[in-house]
Amino acid sequence: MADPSKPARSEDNGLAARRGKPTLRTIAEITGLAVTTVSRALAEAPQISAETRRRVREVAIEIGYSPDRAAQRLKTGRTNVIAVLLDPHEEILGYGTSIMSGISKALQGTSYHVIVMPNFLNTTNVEAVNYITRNSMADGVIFSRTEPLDPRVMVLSEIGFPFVTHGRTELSTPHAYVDYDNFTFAYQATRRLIAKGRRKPALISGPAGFTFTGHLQHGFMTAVREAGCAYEILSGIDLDSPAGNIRDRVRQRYTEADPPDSFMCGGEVCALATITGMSDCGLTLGNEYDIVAKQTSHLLGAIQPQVETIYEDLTATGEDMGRVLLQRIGGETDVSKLQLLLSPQIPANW
Amino acid sequence: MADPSKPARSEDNGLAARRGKPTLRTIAEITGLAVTTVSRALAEAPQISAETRRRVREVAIEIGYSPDRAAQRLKTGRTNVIAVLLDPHEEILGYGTSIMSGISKALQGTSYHVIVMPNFLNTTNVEAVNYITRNSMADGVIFSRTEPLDPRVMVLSEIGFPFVTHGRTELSTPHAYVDYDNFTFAYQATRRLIAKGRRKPALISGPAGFTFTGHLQHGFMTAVREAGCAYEILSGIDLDSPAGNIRDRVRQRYTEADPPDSFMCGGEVCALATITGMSDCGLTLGNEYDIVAKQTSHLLGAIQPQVETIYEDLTATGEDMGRVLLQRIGGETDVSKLQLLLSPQIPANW
DNA sequence: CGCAAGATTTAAAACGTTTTCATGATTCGA
DNA sequence: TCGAATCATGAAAACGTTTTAAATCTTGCG
Repeated sequence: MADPSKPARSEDNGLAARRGKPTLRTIAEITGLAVTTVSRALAEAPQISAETRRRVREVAIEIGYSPDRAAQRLKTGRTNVIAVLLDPHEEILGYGTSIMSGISKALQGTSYHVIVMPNFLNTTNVEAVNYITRNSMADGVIFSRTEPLDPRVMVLSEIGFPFVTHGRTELSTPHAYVDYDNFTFAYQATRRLIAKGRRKPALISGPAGFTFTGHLQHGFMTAVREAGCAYEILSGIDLDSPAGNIRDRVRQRYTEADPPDSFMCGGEVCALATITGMSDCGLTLGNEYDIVAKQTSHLLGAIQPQVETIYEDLTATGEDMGRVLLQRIGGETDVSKLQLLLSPQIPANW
Repeated sequence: MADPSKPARSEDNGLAARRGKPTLRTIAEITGLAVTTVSRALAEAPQISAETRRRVREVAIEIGYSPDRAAQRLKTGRTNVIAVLLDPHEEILGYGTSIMSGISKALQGTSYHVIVMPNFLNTTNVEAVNYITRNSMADGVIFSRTEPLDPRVMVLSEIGFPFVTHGRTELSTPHAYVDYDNFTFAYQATRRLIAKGRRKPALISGPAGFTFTGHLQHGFMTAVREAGCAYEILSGIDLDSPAGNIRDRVRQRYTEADPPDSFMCGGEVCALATITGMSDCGLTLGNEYDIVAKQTSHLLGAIQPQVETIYEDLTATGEDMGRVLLQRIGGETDVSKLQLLLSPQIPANW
């Protein structure tokens, strides 16, 4: 109980403390229990009698108690925070939105929060993970744009810090990931172009250095080799290129000899830019040429419904990543449970 | 470095503590100073001798010390965190990206971090700010989609919690904001349509309920009234509508009597959807109709350069919001320093 | 009735800071 | 030379929680 023995200074011992935010002590005073007991009761420890647990819970709700995260964090070393490394490139057309939305969904109802560490300024991406681990800013990390020998993965694996990547690596140490099967996507998309009678598909691929870029190219090449047709991987541009550059490059390509007659675009903006470049040359989609693209939002369908697409559900991806990371943090070590390869949904009428 | 002196149990008194993360005590032990002094020295307190400060700083860097944010937070009550409330609507075409990028820039070099509270699931937006303030998750909040009588603003003003809005309110209590002058934007954009000889501009406006929607409409109306021409505010759709809906609505409108001959679009996706709807009807931009739009990325220019635009620099907006919030947190109460109205850059050739 | 074995509860230490208050050195003016 | 003022440092408490170890209260059993 409070301590009325010192009447002199402001009696900030017992009840006066009840002015500010309610704390464990507030509940302890109200119920007449010890702080320890209250803490245990709220943690649903089995050693605390059911009756006491009930009463404590009741009072906690009554006075609107919520634990001080800073104190919990200090004591336990756990932050209850998930950090998402976001790259500026990932945002155009709401990549980030979808991913974040999915992660939020997975974390709902848990005590975890998302914190976004934008790589918007600064530094290599490995510095960001170092920063997070060194300052213990989070209990786990999520990031994408994974490279075959991704330094972030190496660092985090090394120290055993929980993480999930969007995309795979080629490292021998297995780790948690969620990936979209870009090989199958590219393979099927390219086959579709060929099935429509096109004889020289062009690939607008991912930026060099990322694992998924390799998968895209592999799928594309497999399809064209199978069909034995001509092909081209458009040089000088990639999915990260500004739309204007893609447009210019496509237009320019058509002034040269032996241009492609169809395009496999890894993204929606890329598809739009390609269409624009082509119509600059007086060519119309579905007529002189075709496009198949990956679709991650609903923009393309509304603007250019003639473009055929295969959908990648990034919100689901985010949700999977959140769920997997939670498992990993929870101590799951069985990698088979921590590795997800999502299959492209091929349209039924193909 | 480690300490091989105690092979038995870990005598976690002195040096053994040096195993884990370096702390103030680690530095204190190395330098022979008291923890208090080290803390003060790192805070550059003037009462600590320059020489001591130097030495402490040196050791701190040497051993890679960085303060435990949880402990600081617990002690001081300050979180060193800025919360950004993000709405899913705000993301298409990277609204969030730009804003976040700007905020990051403003916070760079400070001890502040950004945490994104997605409203992706749940609840009214006022619950999100309640959650943040109740759990003291941040020292300040940033949000947009401001309403004339925004409940978030009322709640936060009430309790004196620092915040900055993107957009103004019509509340009598002044508060920090950064806003784009949407009245002027809409006024000039509409005048431009009229100057090009159009006689019935249509406005595709913001969603009902937001302050900026009113500003857009006011600017639009002012321009058409001045010119004494016909006008229309397209019903049934707004800037939040899916692109497909906008497209459909525009096309449908053209099957009816007395259609508009030009459009004032508050966003890029909206402009693209409008163009698509119009070409569905066989009409081409710059020929049978014109569009003026607000531009916040570089997509539109690459895809449809014929659309005339006025630019809104969202990265700069984010940076301003970050800076203003920092001032507000720092105790600035002079609202004139906390309120920014950004002027649209009207193209020189208009 | 007495005591061991559970069943509950509690006291106290600890996490790493910051801060209040005090203390030991210097220096200074007279 | 003696306090007084200034300067530089330290000891200890506190923030709100979790956790270790111990204390207290019930029971059940002989």
